[in-house]
Amino acid sequence: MAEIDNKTVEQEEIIPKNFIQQQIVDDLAEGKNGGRVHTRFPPEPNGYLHIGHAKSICLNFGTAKKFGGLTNLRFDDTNPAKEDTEYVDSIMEDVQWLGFDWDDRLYYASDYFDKLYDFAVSLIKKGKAYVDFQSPELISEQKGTPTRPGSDSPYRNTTPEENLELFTKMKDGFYNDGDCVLRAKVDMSSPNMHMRDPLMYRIIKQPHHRTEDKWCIYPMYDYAHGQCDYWEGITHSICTLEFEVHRPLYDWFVDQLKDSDYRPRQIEFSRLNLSYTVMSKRKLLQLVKEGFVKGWDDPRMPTICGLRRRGYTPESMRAFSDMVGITKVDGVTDVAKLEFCIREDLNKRAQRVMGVIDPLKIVITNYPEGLVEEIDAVNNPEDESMGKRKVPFSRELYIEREDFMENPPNKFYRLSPGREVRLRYSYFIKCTEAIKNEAGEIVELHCTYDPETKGGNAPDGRKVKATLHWVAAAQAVKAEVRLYDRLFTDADPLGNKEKDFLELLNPDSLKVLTQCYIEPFVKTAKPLDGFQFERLGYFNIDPDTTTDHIVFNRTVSLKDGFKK
RNA sequence: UGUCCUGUGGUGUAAUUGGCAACACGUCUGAUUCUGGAUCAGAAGAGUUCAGGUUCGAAACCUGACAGGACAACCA
Repeated sequence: MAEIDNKTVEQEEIIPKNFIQQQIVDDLAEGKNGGRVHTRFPPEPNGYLHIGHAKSICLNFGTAKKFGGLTNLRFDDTNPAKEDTEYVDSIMEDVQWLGFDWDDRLYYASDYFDKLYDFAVSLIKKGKAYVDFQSPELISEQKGTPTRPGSDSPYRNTTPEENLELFTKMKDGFYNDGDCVLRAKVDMSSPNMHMRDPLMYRIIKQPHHRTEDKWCIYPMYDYAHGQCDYWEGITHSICTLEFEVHRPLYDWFVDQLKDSDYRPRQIEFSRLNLSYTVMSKRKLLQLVKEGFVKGWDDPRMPTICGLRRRGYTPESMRAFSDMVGITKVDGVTDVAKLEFCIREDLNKRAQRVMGVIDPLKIVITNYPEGLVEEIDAVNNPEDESMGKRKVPFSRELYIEREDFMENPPNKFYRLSPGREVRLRYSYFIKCTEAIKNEAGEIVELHCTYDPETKGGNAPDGRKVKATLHWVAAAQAVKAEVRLYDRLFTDADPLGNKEKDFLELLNPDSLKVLTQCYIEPFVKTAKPLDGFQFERLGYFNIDPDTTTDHIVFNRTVSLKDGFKK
């Protein structure tokens, strides 16, 4: 094992936040691993990271940091048939964006291909591994089932000398894909399927994204992972629950390898499930490949890049990770928690702006034609230091169509005929007439304003029940706004026994509005800049934006207290 | 008819290791407000899957059920 110089920490001062940290505290108390804590985040570069990975990243980097330890980034690239540098790049970008740093500790499982090969040779020499020429079907048949023990392969007792020769030929490309594999000799009658002479190496004659054509045999996950942990000096190898049954095998290989008291320890926790979405890389890949979404970074996707494009901040995602906690219980977390986290974060930080996404034109009939006033508006009521800006006001404005009702029900206290409301930061207005087209649809409102209410308050002290957002028709910036809703109509799309998850896709998950008007302030905004559109929600600039076409994504709506 | 893991308000977690089940999200009131946002105050909602047992005392320990999940890829 390499010398690692991370510092030890007094465990007394640390209060464990979950069962993993508790185990680390216990390990430290027992003096294990010389007091070191070293974790790793080990993605396979075969897809984009999603919010479940974000939870794991926060856990691994966060826990190590808490104990004064280190975290490695290690790409688990043992299968060239599935992996690609495109994914390597995106993964590094996402980890960094989330706010974590592996410093100079960037590794690949492929860094260890030579060492793994040598270790395999040593196992063969000890009679603990053999080359098996049976077909995959036969090997699978011999493995038995979880309830029925397996039986030995006829190749199980080949001599080490012969195995060595065969394995060398495997490595040298003498055989083709599927001809043979190297298996560990463990226990064909173990109740644990993974112990029934697991495969260590298989032949894949495909170039690898890093080792290119140096190898035609590649180690299996079970044969590679624990050894990589060992060589990197990992103390706590944190993974998800489905690897729980692999742990005896993980330990078996480490036992064959270790030459000191140090040993990495695998600890499993339950993966994150989020309501109204899917979190499997395979399913997400399918959504992308089959065009159900526009790409890995479609703002409806639970991928880190999708959420980033949607307007989520790293802070909000870390807060969310913290909030859901770490256990071994597998459940479904309500997306409402994620939405809470982004609202809470953006409420404190987002620049306020007024934007009308479903415009209804109003004319202030008693307001001078041609006059444009510059109205003071607060940039963020939660943060004085963000200052103020000017918003143009004139005779023709847009308000939100849903802020007017001709025949309002009891609890509706926005604009209606004869009723007075406030236009935010500017004046009180009263609706005098609703103009309709031949179809009877309201196309325009005529209103009057009270010049005495400039700034938003009446000198006579009279009150209004509602304050509406608005934009000046002539000065507003026209924009496209994309509204997102949950990707699936079912909270647990994979839990539905009758329907395939694709049938449960929400047909209204994307709504594109093209006739939106936003106050001129947003003109200079850059892609991914976020705003609160007052009374509507948080929106950010989509990278599809061009100089003459501005596109917003709705990150999340504001909580709406108005219920019909 | 195997092995392993997991069962605490609607949801996610906690209960300093055996001492009155707590917190957050969500929901619902009310106050306040130039965002029906935010903020503030409050409420409802579990007696810890069930049945036994140990104990002065059990969510926790033991036994047995029941329920859910994982494992039979030359995937990770």
